[in-house]
Amino acid sequence: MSNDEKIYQKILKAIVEHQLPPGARLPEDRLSEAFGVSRTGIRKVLQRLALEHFVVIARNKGAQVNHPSEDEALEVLDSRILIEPQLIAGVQRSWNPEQSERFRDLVDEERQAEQAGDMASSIQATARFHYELAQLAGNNVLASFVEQLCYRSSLVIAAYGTRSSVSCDCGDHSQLLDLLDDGQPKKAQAWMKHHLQVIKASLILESQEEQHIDFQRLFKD
Amino acid sequence: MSNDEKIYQKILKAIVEHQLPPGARLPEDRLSEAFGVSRTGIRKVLQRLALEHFVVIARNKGAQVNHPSEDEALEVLDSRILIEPQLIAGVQRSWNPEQSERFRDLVDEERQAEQAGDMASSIQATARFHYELAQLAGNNVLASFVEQLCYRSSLVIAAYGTRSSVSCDCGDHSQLLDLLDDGQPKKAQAWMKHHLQVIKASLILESQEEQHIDFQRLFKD
DNA sequence: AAGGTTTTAATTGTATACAATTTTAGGTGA
DNA sequence: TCACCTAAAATTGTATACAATTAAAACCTT
Repeated sequence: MSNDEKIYQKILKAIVEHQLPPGARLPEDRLSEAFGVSRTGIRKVLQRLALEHFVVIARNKGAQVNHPSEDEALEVLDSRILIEPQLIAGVQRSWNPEQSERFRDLVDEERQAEQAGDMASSIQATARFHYELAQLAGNNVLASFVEQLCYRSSLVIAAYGTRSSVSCDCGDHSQLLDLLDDGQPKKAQAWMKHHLQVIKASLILESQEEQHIDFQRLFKD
Repeated sequence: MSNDEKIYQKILKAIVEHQLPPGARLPEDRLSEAFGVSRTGIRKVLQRLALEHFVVIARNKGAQVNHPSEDEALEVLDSRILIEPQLIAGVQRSWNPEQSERFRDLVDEERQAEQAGDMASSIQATARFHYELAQLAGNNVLASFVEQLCYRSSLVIAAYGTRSSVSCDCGDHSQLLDLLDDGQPKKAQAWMKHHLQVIKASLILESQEEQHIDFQRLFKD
């Protein structure tokens, strides 16, 4: 993996796990120190994050973690509600015992992270579950769009989520696997739609305060 | 509009209208000469185009116009088939005489461009029709995804399209407007799905040869 | 002390310089 | 002539320098 990609992944992770909360500023100097590369490389990463709506760049003012508006938050979830259930049919077609096992493992990961109280890992695992499921449908264009939406959802939850919506109610995911194992795509599709609607409904709409971040320490490893 | 944005628009236009055909190389030097800015600005634009899949950047080898694989071509159209018909319900909700008139104008533009044999303008107008329609549904996240898919479709058509698929069969678009005027969202939705399926079916799968491009001349204005 | 103005510092925007890599061209021997 | 190797040119990757802009601080003035 390229060096840029590593930096991108680390910053994205920090945002999605809201170690870098919505609204946090991302000065190029600090980041270039923290990662040991020049501003050139940092700018490249920041611009990518901006195109993917994880940060917002204002001319001559720099980047800060996007604080999604209420509209944006709802639109992200609505987009998932429109797309993901429709992918289930394709998932069912390529479903087999190995897939089932693979996804059971993912659910276990979620469950462990949740029980350990590690919200960060929990969020990541949940997003990965949805993304890898989307991949199974066989359309890479849609899958990568779903991937982006999953990560944006993590940001939305960081801004508007409740404790329960973070974990996406882990038991739920294994229910979906049961339905796929039983070969019931209609029910699986309905389940997925309902699942996402529950997450959307669990959002509450209030903002939160700023805080200081030690970039050197956050990215020390 | 920022200077970067202008450059981005111009290069994207040239790609979508396949003045820059799939596979064409985009050396940073030539572009920076042509646009009168340093390579820094050009690289920024190229990286954006790469994230949007309009160009492909290979490490130490630079950018070239993406030549979508057959799989990618089909996936782009399938994505639109999955999304765009579902937006019609929302379009119908916000439909009114002013909207109707606005879109009639767009169809006229398409028709004129087509009759003038101006394939470039025709492609642009068609993409705009679909994009602006998507915007009416009121979900900006999905609308901007549809926008990207429309432009990617233009690239797909440049690579695999027939003469007829370029124009997207202009008469068709006014049929959709008629259905919306009559308040028949179900039929309009079915029509949209069929319309996109026709475009997908019209793709033929064969490549095409390279050619020399004079960047100075192409972007002289 | 409050408000506003000027000065200073911090931050981003853009161009350029140099290193690393790839591509092309040229040449040598079989 | 062809393959192969070497040298030159072209191209991209990254860091740095300086200009432009914005944010912060200091300094009056009332």
